[in-house]
Amino acid sequence: MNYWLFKTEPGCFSFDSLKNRPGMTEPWDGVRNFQARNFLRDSVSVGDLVLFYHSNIPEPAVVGLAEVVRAGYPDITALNPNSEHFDPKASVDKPIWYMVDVRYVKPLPRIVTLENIKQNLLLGDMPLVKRSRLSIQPVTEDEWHIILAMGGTTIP
DNA sequence: GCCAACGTTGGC
DNA sequence: GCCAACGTTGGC
Repeated sequence: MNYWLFKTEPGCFSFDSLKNRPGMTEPWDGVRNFQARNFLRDSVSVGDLVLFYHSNIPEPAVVGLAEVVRAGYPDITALNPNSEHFDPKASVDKPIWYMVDVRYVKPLPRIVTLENIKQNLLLGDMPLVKRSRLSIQPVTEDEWHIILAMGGTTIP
């Protein structure tokens, strides 16, 4: 069982829009970064839990929890010339890019802002704090529990 | 909208 | 394989 932080821009796909979907892929198709791809392809597993993070807004924050329901599989948007995520180097045999499916779990009673996270010395090793632009990040078990507590809950 | 960080590309 | 140029991300 692993913990992750997935970033999305609410303008692209918000946590609220996840609510009524049994499974979905939209926020994280189009991941075109090799480090994030490696996590999606090799490490993200069914049952893993996800911190859903909204970026590129006035108050970036972890807003809710999600669960992985399908492990990495080829991101077919890379094969579609009409997709903005088209990659001419990708093929059916060598898809290059991967995505996963997640389901809605619950919102945090209180959102945990990037500022909150930066102020907590116990969270100083998170890629988020180190100004990484990585969109799929591993989260340690300690970090997971701390952020849930900051968000006003203890269990997913 | 600016711009720093940083990943990717491509010429050599 | 180096590294400058370029593009993208994302906080502010």
